[in-house]
Amino acid sequence: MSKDAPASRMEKIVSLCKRRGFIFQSSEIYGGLNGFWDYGPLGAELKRNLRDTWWKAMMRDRDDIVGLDASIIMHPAVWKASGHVDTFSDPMSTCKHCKKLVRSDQVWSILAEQRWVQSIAAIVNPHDHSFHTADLLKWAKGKGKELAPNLALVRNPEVTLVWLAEKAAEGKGIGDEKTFYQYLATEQLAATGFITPCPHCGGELTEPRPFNLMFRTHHGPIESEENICYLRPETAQAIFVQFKNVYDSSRVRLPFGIGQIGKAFRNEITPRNYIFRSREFEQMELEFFIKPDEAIRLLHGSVVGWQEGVDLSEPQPNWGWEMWHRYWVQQRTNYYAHIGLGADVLDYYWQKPEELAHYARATVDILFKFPFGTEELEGIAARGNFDLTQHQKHSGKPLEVFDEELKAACASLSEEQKSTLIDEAFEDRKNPDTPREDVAEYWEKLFAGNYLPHVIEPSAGLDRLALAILAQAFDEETVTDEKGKSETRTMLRFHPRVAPVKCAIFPLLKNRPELVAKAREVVALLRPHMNIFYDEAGAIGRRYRRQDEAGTPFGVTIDFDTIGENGPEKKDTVTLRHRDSMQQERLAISELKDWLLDKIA
RNA sequence: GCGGGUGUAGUUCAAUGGUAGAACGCCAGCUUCCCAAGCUGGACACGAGGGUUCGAUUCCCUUCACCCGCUCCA
Repeated sequence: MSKDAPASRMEKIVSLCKRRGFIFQSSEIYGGLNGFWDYGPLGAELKRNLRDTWWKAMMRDRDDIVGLDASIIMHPAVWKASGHVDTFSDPMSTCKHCKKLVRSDQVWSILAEQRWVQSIAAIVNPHDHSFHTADLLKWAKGKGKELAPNLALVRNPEVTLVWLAEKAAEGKGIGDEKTFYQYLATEQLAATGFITPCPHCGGELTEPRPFNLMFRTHHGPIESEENICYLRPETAQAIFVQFKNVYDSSRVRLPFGIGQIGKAFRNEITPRNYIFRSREFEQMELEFFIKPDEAIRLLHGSVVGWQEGVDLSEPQPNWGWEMWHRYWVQQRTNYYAHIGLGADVLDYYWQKPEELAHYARATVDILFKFPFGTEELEGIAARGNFDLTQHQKHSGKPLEVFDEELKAACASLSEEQKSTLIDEAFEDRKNPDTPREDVAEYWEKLFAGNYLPHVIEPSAGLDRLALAILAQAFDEETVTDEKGKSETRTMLRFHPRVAPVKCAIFPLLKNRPELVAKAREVVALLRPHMNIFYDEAGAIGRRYRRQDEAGTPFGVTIDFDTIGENGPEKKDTVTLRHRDSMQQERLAISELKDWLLDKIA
């Protein structure tokens, strides 16, 4: 934080959040704890409102999604099956030359993407480019790449070349840089004794050190290797693990979703940007299970895929995964608009095919324009049946659903037709190593009505959403009074739906018992229906401004008109003051409740 | 984890090798007929630990937290 520069927007937000009791540092009196935050009274209300809007939009307003509230600590095997035990312990190296931190498992893909030409030259021969490089240059030229010799830090260039040649002869990876380099990244490479160069400068890297992103603990009082368990790094896995129980107990049928809101924990290397990336955070995740496209085709003869301009408002039985994926992007966009995050503050990032995680078919990030940059608010991934497949395999428990309709639809297929379908599927297989028996087995199950659902996963961060709402709501304006004195009015322009306090009630003066009594009556009238705040301290203007900072959208003032002192016609009416415009209007007390409820519904 | 920067009331800032001031905010009372008015009174700070020193908020070391970069991504 610079002392000279004026406070940035972000600094102002942080300061306001502390001043008004939205967000505090965890354990602050002990100096705080990196990566952990507490929500104060207003923050707790805000977060609760956000949580409720999600739950309502996803569960209550629909009949095809059910809820789950799973434990944070689960069987450690869950995290082996999901891949987290492996992928969440990223070995990292630091470059001794440029000091940059590099994920060891990503070095080679970074090399491939950014510097592959130079790197490959470095691998082949650091000292003598004349012999091996010539072959390599030729080889590369055949692939349309001009190689240039560069820095090298390799012990056994000869082996590399042989190995490269061997891979090349097998046809593996050729013509596809990424695949090729993924081969390079395997243990085989390590076995040949190469030193991996820094992908940024070619310098020497330190030994990889493990960075385990999962919080570890033990179940049971005795700490041993046998009872290690983890705090969940995401809520999603519980949904997959409990998929069958939910399916068998809730009378839900595909397509349907299971939603969950809950805490997750990650030992982030560097928690940053206030509550944007913390070590303990709350997720709102939906797993929406759909029939695989193959089943759709068997049932409906064809699969509807996405194309520009198609109507996504009403789900159709013959939608393929692509349509469902787009559908959820739209649903989630509608949700954000509903709580005040419109198109002007959101952005989308469609991950490129080469960026996708191994399990994902497509991923869209919904981004918000935070003061510190445009960053992810929610990821919507089409995960195929990866997760259920993994859990079925690791647990040994069948997680398939039985689709009676599909079985019936397939009953009329002749053996010949079935065989043709299998042949086609075999031709289309993604992995060339898949044997025909596996394809046939899958399809035979399909014909019998059994399959693993595929899934679309909209996964949002609640804390991030709270920060986005705060950042979007934060506003300052210059107000000039009658005497020409101008000052800054700071406010949070929350949508009434998410505002922590919906309405503040003020007696115009606190030394007039009639005003105070009437104000308390109005409080009693409204309190059962919404979160309200009563304030009688100080001048009325001050009280308005206080509520501006708390983001309270409406203020109600009980004045002398209200108590009938200025004649009967205005009796039992109040001043209703709008936070955003500072405009006032006159409203009867009897109308107040419904007027407010309408605004926050 | 590495590199750079920063730590004084709630906030924004002062000052000082002899234990700290202000403004705004906050609390109480008075006052006040609609936008941080006024009067009176009040509470609240040197991030933590160690060292040097007669004496440390000030100098040194360590640590913690925050900000920026590497990294990560709900």
